[in-house]
Amino acid sequence: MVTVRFRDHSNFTYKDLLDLNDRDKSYASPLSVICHIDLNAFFAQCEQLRLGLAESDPVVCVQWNALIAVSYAARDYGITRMDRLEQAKLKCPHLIPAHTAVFKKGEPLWKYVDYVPSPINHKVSLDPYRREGKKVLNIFRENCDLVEKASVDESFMDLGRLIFAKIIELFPSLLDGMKDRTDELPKLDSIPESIDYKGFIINKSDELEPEPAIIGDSEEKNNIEFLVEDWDDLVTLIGSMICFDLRKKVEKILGYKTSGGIGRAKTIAKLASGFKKPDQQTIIRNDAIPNFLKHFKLSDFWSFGGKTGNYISEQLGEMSISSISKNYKTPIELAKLLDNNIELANKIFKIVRGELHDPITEKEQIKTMGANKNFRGKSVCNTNDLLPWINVFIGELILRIQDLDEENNTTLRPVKLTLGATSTTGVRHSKQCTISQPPKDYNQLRELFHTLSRDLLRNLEKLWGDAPMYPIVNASLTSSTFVDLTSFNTLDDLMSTVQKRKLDPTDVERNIPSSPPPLPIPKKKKYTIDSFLTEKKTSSDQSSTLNNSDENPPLEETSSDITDTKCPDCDEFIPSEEFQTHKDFHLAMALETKLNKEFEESYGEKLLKKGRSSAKTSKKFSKNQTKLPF
DNA sequence: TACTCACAG
DNA sequence: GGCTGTGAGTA
Repeated sequence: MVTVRFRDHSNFTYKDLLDLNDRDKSYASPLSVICHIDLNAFFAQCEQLRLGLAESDPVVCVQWNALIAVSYAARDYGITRMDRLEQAKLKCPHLIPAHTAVFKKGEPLWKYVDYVPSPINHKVSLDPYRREGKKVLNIFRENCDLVEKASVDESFMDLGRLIFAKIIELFPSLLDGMKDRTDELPKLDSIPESIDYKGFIINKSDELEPEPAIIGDSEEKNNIEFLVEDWDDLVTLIGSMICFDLRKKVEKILGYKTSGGIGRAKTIAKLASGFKKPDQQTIIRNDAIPNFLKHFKLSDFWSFGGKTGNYISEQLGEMSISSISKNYKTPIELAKLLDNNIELANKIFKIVRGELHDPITEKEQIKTMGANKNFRGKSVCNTNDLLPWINVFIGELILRIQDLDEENNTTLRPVKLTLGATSTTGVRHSKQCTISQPPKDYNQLRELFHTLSRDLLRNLEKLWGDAPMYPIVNASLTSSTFVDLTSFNTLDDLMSTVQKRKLDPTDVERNIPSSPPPLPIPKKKKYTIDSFLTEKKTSSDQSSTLNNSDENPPLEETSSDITDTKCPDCDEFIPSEEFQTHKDFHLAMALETKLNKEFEESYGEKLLKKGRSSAKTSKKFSKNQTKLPF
């Protein structure tokens, strides 16, 4: 399958090879190999595995009546993401629609519900998919020292060090012959039989018709020979083996099917991974890049899908990739047609030649974390309608911050909080404030978010002036500028480092929780079924509001007598004597959700005998200094 | 710093 | 289409 027929003189030097072993240089080496791995119909796969279904079951992931992911089994019935649920059911009567997890209005925790949720009093939670995506990412990080998460379901990897290690293992004496780094790499007569490519090769002059996807078609190669004429072919070949290995690890440990792309640059790898789906990978040899690219449009490249892409094709006229690279010999020629935007011209010039060699960068730190919801009709037409949703937002943010901490073993806290809303008239405003002393304690943070967001809301409402703000069609709460409190022991530490700016005195005052109220939802504690039952029994026995609140929290109707206390979790006004009972209800809810989650997780693990639990990658990534094999 | 826009998946 | 995220641009 692999034919070795080396040129007399290699186009590459020892330096090119050695650079692969350097995280900062490998992407720029002419021998660099990047792979891109994409989880196919990810949300649908998550639901399929969560529900213990087979790959052949026609699962779709549903949000209200829309399909947000269609499994490949469902695609066989002609179902696409454009279909509404009803249309999809007509196409496939035994369709399995799985709705996303949801937050109920006023509640701070998401869960999977056993009824069809309505957008009027629910908010979709994509948290389960983020968590699964993170597990996949961790597998990549454990096996590759340079991973760039491109989105929840796709990553780029720089395979330089892995390939370098493999080459040294195969040819231990390779570097002995080196006198100077600029020396030409030696000729190879043969390579060990154990080395064989994985995936579909794109060659110099193939007809490239991606064959239709076949479920269960896991044949991972087209039966053609891989011609190794120089070192770039060999590194690509080894890259395909590594990419395959990474993908199979994900499948074995977590159960997810992926597609992969292997190529010299990110743009090439990305287009390659989309070429054959699902559960396939595509190899782009360097000499095949022009042939591969001619089947794409400029708008197929990342960042050219929208307005800039339109602008470019307006200026240049609709043109294929190959004709752009043929017609314009220099970036200057291109820039002339692009309002002298030389930067853009340069980028296009490189992209059409497959020569845009951007580095793989680890997204060091989260920048923003937001929660938002679109409202239908006039379901939110005053402050009281909005408050329960803000509580949902807060609950969601706190949960995610908690996850973030557990995941990275850090204490990341946002220093900014932004509340935004769009009114029916299409006018959008937002208001943000600074959190000068973000507490480590989640309950205190929750309380702080409550006070701050209410302040923000008051200020936000003013921004509309005389124009009516309500009803609104969207609201969002975003936290940003995360700082790691782990290293700060005192407030002074934090203040001196984070807040060099002058502080608004009212800000400072606001940010100290007036009286940190002990919230009933406890933090990390092991719950037993017994304690769960006891808690729940107590609350249901005593609380008359429990049954009401379960499906339809009587939020607005509740009287707001001054003697009543507003529950910070759901904004209901609760008579003081009932307050503790009411709190217990929330506690029970929290426990129930937690238990559901734990059950689901361990159940899922059992389903996949190979042990999904091993993805609980406790191994910590030391931020920027991964140990290299050499 | 506060806010908007464009883009992606 | 609904939802979440990032980065650039603008006063």
